[in-house]
Amino acid sequence: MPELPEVETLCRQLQKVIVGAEISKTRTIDPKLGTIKGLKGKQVNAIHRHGKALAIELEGNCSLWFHLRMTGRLLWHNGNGLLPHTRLVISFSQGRLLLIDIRRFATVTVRKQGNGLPLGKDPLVDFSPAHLWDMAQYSTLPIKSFLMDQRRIAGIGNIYACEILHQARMDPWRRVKSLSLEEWQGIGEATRKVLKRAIACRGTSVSNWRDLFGNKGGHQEHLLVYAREGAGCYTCGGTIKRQKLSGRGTYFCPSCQT
DNA sequence: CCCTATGTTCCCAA
DNA sequence: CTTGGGAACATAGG
Repeated sequence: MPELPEVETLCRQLQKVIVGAEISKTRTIDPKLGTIKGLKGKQVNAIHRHGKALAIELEGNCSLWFHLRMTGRLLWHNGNGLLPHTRLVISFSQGRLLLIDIRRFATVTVRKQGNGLPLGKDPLVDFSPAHLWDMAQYSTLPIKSFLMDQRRIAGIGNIYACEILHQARMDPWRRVKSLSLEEWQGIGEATRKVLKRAIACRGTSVSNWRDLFGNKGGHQEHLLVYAREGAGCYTCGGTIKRQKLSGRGTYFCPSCQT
């Protein structure tokens, strides 16, 4: 599930733990990840995030990009032995970084610096209502699908799309072409509010999300609509519904999201 | 046992 | 170029 707030949580925690450290060994356990080599002896210069993608920047203009997809986790581990579903181990002198992934969708890529990822703007860096209004004129998509399109905006997934649209009191099926500039400004404010609150809580642990140290996040206690089907809406008292939109479970309040 | 669900994205067809 | 549907995979629950 890791969406922007969860990846940001990992990014901040990794900065404290491995920046300045040197990779002593890597071990790829799941061959599906491909070949990961040439990292031994390299020092970690920085950790970056773009949308849901996370990069460990190494010396020599080299970076290691992770995408955790559905069930990928990064865990800082001091003990020996492997936990179930461990797919990759990166060893440092003071501990080991484990990539754990039940469903094996996560990807790891070694990249030489240069061409960036084919992603839209990160909404915490730049959420320009005017630019989004402009892009929306050429799209037939419903707002929820538009927010989740990573080439347009990078980092919003199913949980936070539902939460943002409730915060903005907008119907997830509303066509983006019909949104006014003011409505885009409202979406921008709701996006920042929801994502920042989730980051402050270190993510949403509705399922198996854990942070770098194996701890649950706290944002599941603050969810407005996600996973609340049949419960009462905090905004208007209506009943939260769940319906499919482009194949994804979509939680919303039909009485106050219009 | 079978069917559906799950936080994501890629690939392909229309 | 854009969009919708199925696939990639593992596990849980009805």
